[in-house]
Amino acid sequence: MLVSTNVSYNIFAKYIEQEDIFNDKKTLSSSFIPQKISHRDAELNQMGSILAPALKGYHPNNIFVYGTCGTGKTICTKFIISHLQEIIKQSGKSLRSVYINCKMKKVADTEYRLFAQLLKEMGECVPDTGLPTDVLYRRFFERVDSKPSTLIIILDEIDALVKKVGDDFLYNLTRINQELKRSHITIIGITNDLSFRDNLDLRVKSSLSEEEILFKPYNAVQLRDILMERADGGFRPGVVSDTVLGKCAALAAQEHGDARRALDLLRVAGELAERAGEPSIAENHIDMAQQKLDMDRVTETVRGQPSQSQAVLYSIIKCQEKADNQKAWTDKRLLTGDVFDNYLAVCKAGGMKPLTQRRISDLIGELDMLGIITAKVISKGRYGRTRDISLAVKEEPLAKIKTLLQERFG
DNA sequence: AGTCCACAGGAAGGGCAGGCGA
DNA sequence: TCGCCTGCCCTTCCTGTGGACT
Repeated sequence: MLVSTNVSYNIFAKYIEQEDIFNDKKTLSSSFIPQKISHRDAELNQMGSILAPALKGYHPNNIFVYGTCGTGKTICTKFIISHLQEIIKQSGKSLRSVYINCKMKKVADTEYRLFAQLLKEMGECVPDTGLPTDVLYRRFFERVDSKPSTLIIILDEIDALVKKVGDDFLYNLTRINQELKRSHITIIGITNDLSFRDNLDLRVKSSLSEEEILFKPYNAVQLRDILMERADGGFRPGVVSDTVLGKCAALAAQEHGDARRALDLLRVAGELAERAGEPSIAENHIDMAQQKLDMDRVTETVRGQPSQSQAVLYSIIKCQEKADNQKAWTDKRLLTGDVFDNYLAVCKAGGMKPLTQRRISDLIGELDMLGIITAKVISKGRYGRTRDISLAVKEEPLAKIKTLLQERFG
């Protein structure tokens, strides 16, 4: 007992004595909403002007917000809604808002779950399955119309939901709006897909009557400004140098001006510096943070996959190794057939019941969507049409994934 | 120009688990 | 308890595809 106390003391002693380099860590989180949002004045003004009719109790138009990852779409939307709510509250009127991330599995990836989630966010108790969808529609309608107000529904990653369940729910939401007597609904759809609107049904497009706002990627200078503001609140003075901020900004600017990535880099670099007992962040901490972020993203994604997907990925890794080692293998391309044959062997060795080739084809597509592999449809002439498959992860995360999968199937 | 291959990918439906209401 | 509803994962069946080969 005494020994264990001594060990605990030895382990944690240096951390107790060590000076904290963070001031307020949540400031460095990408979900933190700051008092001021830099380099997005035009977009905020545009959004504000579209939503302004809500101040007088009128129905604002629906909005579609476009832009690549980390361009500030979500944060600006939340920022403007919270300000609008504050002003409306002062005037004694009511404005409700619901934020839903449609990409979250088991949250809003089906029409049923979307309406269940909307009702839950509005304080209703709804089971995860079991009720007919039209019952949910009716409950939602009654809830919205229970008191005179404006309801703003923010659907983040709306393209993911439309891709999965179609655009009927958008049409239904606009139809509900026409039947409401005391309230109205405004939809704000946020998407990375610039061609999202083009793929909507004509009937949906005309019923939406929406306005569009485009968020352009940040450049390195703008990212540096954003990081500087966040670092001011997030770290103690003297912890972050201009060089470090510049490097973070430059790396994130290479990744399509992704502010989320820039913040993650800075935060993780801070954590690594703190763990190493350093009083400030050095450039090598940024490099290490970049590696760690890549590694964590990939391994966590793989870990979260169902076992059949993992088996397919393991088969791809094995096939790739075989292709790399065999000199006689002149065409080093991995095809769906090769992967499926290897997958059958993996299943046999692991005592798993194999799925059909049709299903494996879908799983390969899903792994491609996750960015773990790339699978391009090619035609080999009279030798058929197939997919050219290759691994899309770097060496270090790949080694970690391989170890992980070997423990499971090896 | 027609044939052929090895799939891709859409559609339909089966089986299962789970919730609700009578 | 039972019937009805849902989502999810999967199979089966089918048509379509694009470029090498004949």
